[in-house]
Amino acid sequence: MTVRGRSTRKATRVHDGRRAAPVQLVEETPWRWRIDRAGDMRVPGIVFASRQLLPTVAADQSLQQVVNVATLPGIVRASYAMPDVHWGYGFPIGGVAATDVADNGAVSPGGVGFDISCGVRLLVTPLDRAELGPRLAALMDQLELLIPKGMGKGAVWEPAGDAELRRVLTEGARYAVERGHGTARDLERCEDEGVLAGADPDAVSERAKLRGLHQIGSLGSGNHFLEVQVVDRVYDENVAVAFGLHPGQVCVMIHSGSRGLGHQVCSDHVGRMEAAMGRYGIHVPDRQLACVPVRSPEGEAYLAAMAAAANYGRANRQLLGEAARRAFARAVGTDRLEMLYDVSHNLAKLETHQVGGRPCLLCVHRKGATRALPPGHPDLPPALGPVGQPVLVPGSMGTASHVLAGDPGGEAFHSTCHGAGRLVSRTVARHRVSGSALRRQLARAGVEVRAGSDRGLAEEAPTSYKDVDAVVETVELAGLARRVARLVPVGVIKG
DNA sequence: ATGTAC
Repeated sequence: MTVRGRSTRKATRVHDGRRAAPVQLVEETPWRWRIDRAGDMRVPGIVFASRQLLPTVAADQSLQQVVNVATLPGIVRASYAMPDVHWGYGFPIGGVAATDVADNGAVSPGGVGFDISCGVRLLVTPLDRAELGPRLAALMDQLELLIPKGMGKGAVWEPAGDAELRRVLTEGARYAVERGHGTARDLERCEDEGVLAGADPDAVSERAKLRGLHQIGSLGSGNHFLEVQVVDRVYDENVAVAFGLHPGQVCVMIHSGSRGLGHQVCSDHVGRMEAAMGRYGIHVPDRQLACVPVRSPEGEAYLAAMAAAANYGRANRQLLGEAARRAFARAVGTDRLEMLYDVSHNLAKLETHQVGGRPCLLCVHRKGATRALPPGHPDLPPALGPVGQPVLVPGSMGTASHVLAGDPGGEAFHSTCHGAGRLVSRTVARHRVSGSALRRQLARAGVEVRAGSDRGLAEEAPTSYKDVDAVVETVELAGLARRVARLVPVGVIKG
């Protein structure tokens, strides 16, 4: 008997847990919708989206997933969805959910996703587009040469063995810098200064470590990319100046994650939690929401392994940024690429937030959602304190990307969107769009594309994504973050 | 996202 074509989703559809309530949306404002508590929901759902961006319940299960997440043990305030929300594993991508650690709050790998600590890094150059001139093609050639991309192996740097890999897992980007790959200033501009605390390499399986040994400093595939971009528009002059951004400036955006290692960590711990969940009396409406209390052996083990994978992802982006500097040095004669910021959009973090007027330790799941600290937050480096955290929002291939800043309003535990948000599945996109035609179209538009596969290109066609400009406009209207600058690509490296 | 199933 063949099992070809049997998707994971189908395999997990039948489940005997909590019953999901149907999705009933109440329009609160033109950019905010509420799903009232019903059935086993412990909190309401809040969806930040314009009518245009709202997923259709018929075509996309993400709003049902918002409802399902609202049943998680210990969840507080609301199950949130950002304007780029779409269907994911268990949780929607573009989902934010926080659980109260002291109230048996749960942690769920599905609330982080398979690509643990996937995120974005933006480096700014001293060059304007005009100064780069015709050297762009040579620069893209160097970037293609120095940046491993696509599925499987290939790395900028390999650890000497298990002992050194363990240091990557515990010390992240800081270890990369200690080994000479970058500067102290780079770390200052990383979320958590490049190191997520609480990592334990022993919570990471041998198999996961084996997969990670040869991928540090690699892009991967899918929506991951390295782009040479130009600042196309500034929305907030004061914040743009503080961020070191001005119109016409050349920047480098890197979008990558924890590769095979993070994927394996997620798989390992989902399996372990599925087996353990019953012992804690936890029932969920979808098996993909497997979770255990944060304060349980399985919960602590997941968070320790997740932090290790996050550190791997941070080291990965640090090495990719260094490779970009080398490419600029060779092709353009400067390696002065200064970090604006590096931030994850797939992570669960223990953070203290005000809940019901009291400070409360929460496990904040951000899956396809970016942390967005407001001005004055103590975790910001001094230079960014007055303006807030840079939020990096990559658009779909060939379209704009955005830089935002955290807003004091930000009600979703200081979180915002993470990208354009997929509209059409990879499979459907593949049948709709020709990769080679897309390649020609981008070339005609003046974008230098260095892509690994036509199939990958087809899957990432911008017509398969929402309009990122509309997504960030909604984010701003909803008071989640403020727009600072819009960047457009002139060169794309993709798996 | 991912040695696109082990």
